Amino acid sequence: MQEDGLGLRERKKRARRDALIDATHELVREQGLEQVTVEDICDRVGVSVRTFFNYFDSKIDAVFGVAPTTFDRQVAEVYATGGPTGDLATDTRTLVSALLEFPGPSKERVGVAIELMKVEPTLFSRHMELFDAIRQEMQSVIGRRLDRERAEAAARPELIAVAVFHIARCATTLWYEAGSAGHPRDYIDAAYRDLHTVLGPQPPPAS
Amino acid sequence: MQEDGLGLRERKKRARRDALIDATHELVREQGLEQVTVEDICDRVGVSVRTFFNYFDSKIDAVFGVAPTTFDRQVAEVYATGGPTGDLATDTRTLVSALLEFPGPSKERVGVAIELMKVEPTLFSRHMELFDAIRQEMQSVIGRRLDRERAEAAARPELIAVAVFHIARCATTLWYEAGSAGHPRDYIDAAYRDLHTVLGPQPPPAS
DNA sequence: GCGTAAACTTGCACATCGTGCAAGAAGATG
DNA sequence: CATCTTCTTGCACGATGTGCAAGTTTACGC
Repeated sequence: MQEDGLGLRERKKRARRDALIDATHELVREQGLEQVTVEDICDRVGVSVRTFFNYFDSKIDAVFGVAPTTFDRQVAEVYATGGPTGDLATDTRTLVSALLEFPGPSKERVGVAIELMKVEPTLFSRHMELFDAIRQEMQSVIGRRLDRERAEAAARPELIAVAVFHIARCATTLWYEAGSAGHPRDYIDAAYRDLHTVLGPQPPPAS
Repeated sequence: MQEDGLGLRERKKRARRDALIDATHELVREQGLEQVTVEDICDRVGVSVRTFFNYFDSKIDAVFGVAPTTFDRQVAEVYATGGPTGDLATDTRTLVSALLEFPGPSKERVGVAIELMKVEPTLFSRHMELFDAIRQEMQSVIGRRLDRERAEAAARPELIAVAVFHIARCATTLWYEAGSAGHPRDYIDAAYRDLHTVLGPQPPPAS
């Protein structure tokens, strides 16, 4: 056993995983996303393609450097039961924070992903794909709260979950563009303001 | 030459394309999206897999019944040059309308897609994928307008384009859930209201 | 109606991504 | 050190998607 109680195995796994992500980033930068094959990536790191898929579910997972992720169960449970404040918008904002607080890729890795997304537009929807599992969980949580509150609109859970994702994403981008100081959650207000600017005033109630 | 000036060729192409879409829908309903192969679809219609890909870029395109699409060039140009009203939020709303006005799948096909998305959650991000091309065009248009107005936020074009997409999507869902009478654009206000409910009041200006 | 050209289908080969399986190799443990 | 556990790897294969060219089906002009 060594530093942090990690055995040689675990240390090697982490290093290999990092190497695969780094190689993916280099190659995508050099050649473009569609031109880079999984085999290319593995050649550069010196592992087999079969091993690559032991680490990542897909090639795109390596681009984003994803680790299994979800969001805070406790936050979710509080939200589903009408908390923490009882105000939907305010409480939804805690979902945004929760998403941003959850351990994810490092600062550097986030920066790389953001830069790659600028030159590889298709990565945008791929990012949404990564969000699919969390979105479904989140929609379930949101649905429970809305059922409890007997809200009527069926589209709502999806819209809320999507808004959470995009606000979180926007906040992260703003944070990165501002130099990566502090934390993405510091930019949630700015993301909300951006969205309000786009939306304008609320339409009058339905007749 | 026959009805509508369409030759036998064109009529057969349309029928074949419709048949492929219908077969895709049936099979996905019966077996689930991931279980249905392109070969299954082609077997049901009686064409080769190679032909399938003459009609659709991907299997998912057949699920959504997509046709090449974009949005109104004239609307885009007006928006990019600061119009039609000069107010960003109001003008962005014309983008939503433009997206909903553009010829797309039939009413029935939209309904099928919405229903399939309920049982196949992964279709959500696939829908985003289909939006990728339009989104890039739209972001370009939005970027031109913002440059013209010297707006600072770099994330804005993407956020606006995404908001347009989701508002349009929400309006369509609300329209469908309300029985498909009228037109999805009749539900834009409702979609905006939903989003406002989620967002709550605008945060104070940055200090 | 016929000959020719254009458009389309299809078979084939192949690339790439992703998955299951099992043998062999590398750590961990007592 | 022996044994067990974990992981890598090679292999085979399925599914999606792409290029190419032969064969078939329409369209067109005479």
